[in-house]
Amino acid sequence: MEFERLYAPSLKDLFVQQLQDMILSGELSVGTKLPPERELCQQMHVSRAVVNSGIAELSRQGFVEVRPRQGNYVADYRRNGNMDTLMALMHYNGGLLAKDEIRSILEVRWGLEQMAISRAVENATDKELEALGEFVEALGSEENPPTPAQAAELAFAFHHGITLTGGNSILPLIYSSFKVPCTALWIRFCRKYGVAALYANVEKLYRFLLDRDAKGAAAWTNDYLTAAISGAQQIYEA
Amino acid sequence: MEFERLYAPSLKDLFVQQLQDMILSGELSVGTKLPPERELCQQMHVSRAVVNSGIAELSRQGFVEVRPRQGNYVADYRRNGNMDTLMALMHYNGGLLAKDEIRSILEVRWGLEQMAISRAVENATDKELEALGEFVEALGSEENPPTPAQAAELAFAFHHGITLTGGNSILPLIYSSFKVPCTALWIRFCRKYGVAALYANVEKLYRFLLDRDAKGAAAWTNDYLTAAISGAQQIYEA
DNA sequence: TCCCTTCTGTGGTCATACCAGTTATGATAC
DNA sequence: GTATCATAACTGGTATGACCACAGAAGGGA
Repeated sequence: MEFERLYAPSLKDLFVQQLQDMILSGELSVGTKLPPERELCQQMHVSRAVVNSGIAELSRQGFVEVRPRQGNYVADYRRNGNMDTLMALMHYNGGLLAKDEIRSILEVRWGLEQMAISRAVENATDKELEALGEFVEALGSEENPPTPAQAAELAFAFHHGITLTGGNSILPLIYSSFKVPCTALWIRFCRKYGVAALYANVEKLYRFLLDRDAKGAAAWTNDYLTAAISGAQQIYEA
Repeated sequence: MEFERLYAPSLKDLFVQQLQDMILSGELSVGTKLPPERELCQQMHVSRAVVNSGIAELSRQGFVEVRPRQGNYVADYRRNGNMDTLMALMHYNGGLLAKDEIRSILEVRWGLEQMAISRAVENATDKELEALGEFVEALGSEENPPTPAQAAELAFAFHHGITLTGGNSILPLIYSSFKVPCTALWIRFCRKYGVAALYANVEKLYRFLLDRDAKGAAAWTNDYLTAAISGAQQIYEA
C-alpha cells in the first residue's frame, strides 16, 4: 500500500489555480484587464492579501502583467513566459503534459545532456564518479528495490550529479529546474517498463563515464533520447 | 544625458538582500539554522510578514530551506539552486558576473542556440522570418541608431524570436530566463566594440536563416560563441 | 523504564489599515 | 468655448497584528 502525501491547498493556491484555469482554458484572453483586486476579494470572499500575493505569483509565472496603480492584465505566457511558467503548466492537469511538451522537454534535455556528459568525461574526478556510482547502486539494489518514485529520484540525482562535475556552474541550476517534469516522466517509464529498465539505462551511461568514453556516451545518449522522443507518446499514454 | 530608472527598495527587498549578502559572503554557512522569524523581526525592527515573505523568496531562490514548524536553514544553493538562484547571483554585485559564470552561460547558450537554429531553419515560416527581420533592421538603423541598451534588447528579441519559430514550446521559456545575463553581456559588448559590431553578427546569422542554411548557421554560431567564450575575459574586464 | 499527555515554539495564513502614484473629474481663469 | 490646474477617487504596494496547525520537548503516570 502506498499513500500519497496530502497537501492542504491554501486560499492563495486556490486563487492562483482558478486564474490559471481561466487563462489556460482561454476564458480570459491575452490582454484582458482583470477586475481590481478589491473587487476580486469581494467576489471570492477572501482578503486582499490573498489576491495580492496570488497575483504576484501569477506575475512571476508570466500569466499576468502587473502595472502598478493601473491594473492587472492577462499576459502572453507563451511569448514572455519563463521556467516558472513551465512549472505551472506542469502542475496544471495534475502533472500531466501534452505530448508536444513532453517532446519539447526531451529535446532540450537532449541538448543539455550532450553538453553535460562531454564535460563530465573530461573533468570529473574519480572521487566524483564514485559518488555518482552510489546512486546507480541504490537504483539497482536487490535488497531494497526502490519504488518508481524513489527510482526516479535516484535517476535524477545521478543525472544532476553529472552536471555538477563538469565545471559549468549554470548547468546544474538549469537541470534542477527540470526536476519535476523529468521525474514525472521517469515514474511513468518505470510503471510501464519496470525499475530494472531504468537501472539498465543509467548503468550503461555510468559505464561510459567510467571508461571516459565521450563518443560512446554521446552516441548512446543520442540514441536513447531520440528513441524516447519518438516513444514519448506511448509513455504518455501508458 | 541618460538617467537610470529609480527603484525604491521595500523592506522585504532589503531583508532579502541582507541575508543574501550574509550567505554569499560566507558569514552564514550552509546548514546553519537561522533565528526564529519573530526574533529576526525584533532585531531588524520589521513586521513578521516582511520576514516571512522574504524567507519565502530566499527559499524560491534556493538560499534557504524552510522546514515548517522546525526552523529555517541555510541551504546549499550551488547544489540545489535553480534558475532563480542564477538571477539572484546576477543581481548580487550589481549585475556583474564572475568570469567563470560568464563562460558557463555562454556554453549553455551555445547548446541552446545550436538547437534553436537548426529547428528554426527547418520549421520557420517566411512570415516569421520577416518578423525577425524587423529586429535586425532596427538594430542596424542609421536614422535612429539604438543605444547599447536598446541594441541588446533588440538582439535578445531576435534570438528569442528564433526560439519561438522552432516548434519547441520549452525553448523560448528557457531562453527568456537568460534575458538578464544575455542583455548585460551584449551591452558590455556594444560598449567595447560598438553597436555596429553586434549588428554585423546578428545580420550574418539572419542571412543564414533566410538561406535556410542550417550547416552554415551552426558553424558560424559555433565559431562565434567559441570565440566569445575564450574572449569573455576581455569583455568582462572592458 | 516506558508511554502518554500537555505545553511551548515554530512557520503558515489571514484580515485590516495605511501609503503612494495614476487617472478622471470638475472648477477656474483666460 | 477652451486650456489649465487642483482635487478626489481609485488602484496596487506594503506594513501590522492576530490566530492557526503542527513538531518537538517537558512532565507526569503506569
